[in-house]
Amino acid sequence: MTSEEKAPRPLGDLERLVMEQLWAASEALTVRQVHERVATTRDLAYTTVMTVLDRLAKKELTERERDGKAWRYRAAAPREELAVDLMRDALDRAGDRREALVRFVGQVSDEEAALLREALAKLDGDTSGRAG
Amino acid sequence: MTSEEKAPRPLGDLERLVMEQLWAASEALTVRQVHERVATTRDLAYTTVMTVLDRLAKKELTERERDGKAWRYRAAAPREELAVDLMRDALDRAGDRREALVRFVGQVSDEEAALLREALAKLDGDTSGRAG
DNA sequence: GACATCTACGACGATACGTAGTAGATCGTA
DNA sequence: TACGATCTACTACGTATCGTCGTAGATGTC
Repeated sequence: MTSEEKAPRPLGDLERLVMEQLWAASEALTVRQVHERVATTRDLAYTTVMTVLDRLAKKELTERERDGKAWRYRAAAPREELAVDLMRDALDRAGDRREALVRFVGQVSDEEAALLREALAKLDGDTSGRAG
Repeated sequence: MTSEEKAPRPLGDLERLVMEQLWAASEALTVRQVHERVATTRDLAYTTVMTVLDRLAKKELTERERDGKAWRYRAAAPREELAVDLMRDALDRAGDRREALVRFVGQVSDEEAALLREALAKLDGDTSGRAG
């Protein structure tokens, strides 16, 4: 049995839009604040935003703290971390990891290849723990 | 507007199980053949397998060709390609690609890091076209 | 106390997916 | 030729997720 973890469902469109507000904000936002920002693009009811935020919290993609009678939401993890989780998950489901990585590297842009080399270079001398 | 392609939905569990049979097979398989293989693990109706195969074909994850009155299905792309598509998609949705790649590289196992280096090395001297 | 603001909870439609039944074409064979 | 096996096509139903809100009720402000 090859590790059968639960695949992280990709976000729906509205969920993503809401998460983007949180990621873009430097502070935790109230439902109203998120609604205001989202409203510049889409005409949504206040409660719709509230529901989405609530569902995201249940999925532990956001965290919330009380602020008076309102909640303030913040992203539970940076956007890039969520992306990496999805990348890992995809890689884990690939049959041949070597093959997958070769394909991946073969598809990235020159710029991304450079970033990868850079990141790999950083690993040298960096002896912090990594999974084996 | 950052390129808003349709996110490739991850496969459902049964869909994945079926795809695995196709990926594992050297030849295109009939519904019956897939059913036989899957039946060693799960008790499913023949038509269930047929439906799944049909849906996968509509999603263009499988291709089919006539063989007498039956269809033969084969995976439209190798397993690793599907994985890479998902990785690309995840990376594209990351805010800061550099940050995402750094995190990604920081999370892979030593073995995977080695594979990445290897794959990147192959890019040198390989002047085949890549996206910019 | 009247009004604004928030949350909690429920709801409904759409879509994806797991799961399967039935009808009807086709093919081999007694 | 009529029979049974095999296949596809089409339909269907239950559950889960997500987009989208509405209503009820608590609380805070003048």
